[in-house]
Amino acid sequence: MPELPEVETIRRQLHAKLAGKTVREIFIYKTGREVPAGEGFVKKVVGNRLSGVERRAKVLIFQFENGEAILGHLKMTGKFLFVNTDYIPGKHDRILFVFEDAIRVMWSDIRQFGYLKFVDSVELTEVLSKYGPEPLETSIEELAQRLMAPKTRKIKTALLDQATIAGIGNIYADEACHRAGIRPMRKLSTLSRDDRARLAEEIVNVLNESLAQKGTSANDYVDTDGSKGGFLALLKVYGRENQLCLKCSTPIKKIVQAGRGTHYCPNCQK
DNA sequence: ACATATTCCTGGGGGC
DNA sequence: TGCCCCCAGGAATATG
Repeated sequence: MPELPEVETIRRQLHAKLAGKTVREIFIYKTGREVPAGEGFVKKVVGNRLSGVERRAKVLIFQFENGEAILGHLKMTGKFLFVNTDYIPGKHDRILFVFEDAIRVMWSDIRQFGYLKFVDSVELTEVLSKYGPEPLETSIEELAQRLMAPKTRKIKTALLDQATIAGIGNIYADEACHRAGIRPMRKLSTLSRDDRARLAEEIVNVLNESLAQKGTSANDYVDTDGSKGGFLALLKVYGRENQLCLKCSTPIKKIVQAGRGTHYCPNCQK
């Protein structure tokens, strides 16, 4: 499940190779739901020069110098992979971008929840305006403030809401709550000032630590070279149902909340 | 103003 | 070996 650390890892790798490069050719192998089809997309993109690859929340922004952009959302199984000229497209490969200097990037997606979307500068601003603050570019105080309202919401629901704080998904919501010693099903209104500050701090900590490991490969996530992230082994609750809590040796519980598997320690998370 | 359910989709794992 | 069923879930949407 690509969340902020995974998407940022991919962004950095894409940016390093693609900044300043012009799109020369596009090969579409498979179109479908939420995937741009046909000549319109190709015409708009080919010949356009990328100023760089940026990120907002879990959205990758292939920013062109003229203000236009391609938005890319990986959802669960989307991948951007650098490939060689002899690469043979597989059944899940969808769109190949060929840049100058023969740099080739494949957009691939098993489950087809992800999307690429071409936008002009106006649409770009509109789409990006709906996201809350970036946790790694915002003070703990302000993040803690975001966890105040609306008070009647459940903590996990608020953490998953991209308009409250951007970039957190199921894995890091559970992990941040465990680190902070807070049950994810509690209401925001029950959090003390200290609780909010601690939770905000642990959100930042877990995202930074995962980023340092190039993310978590719990299921399908790989970076642009097809390599897995190293943070899976460092998870404390996610995917550890019935295994012992690493703080207090109590078995980790898993429930369904907000439609997601939610993992927590019934002893050390209050 | 909050909740939950449904929808999209495929591969992988458990049960038999 | 091979079914069948369930599960993983981001986020938009519908409904309570």
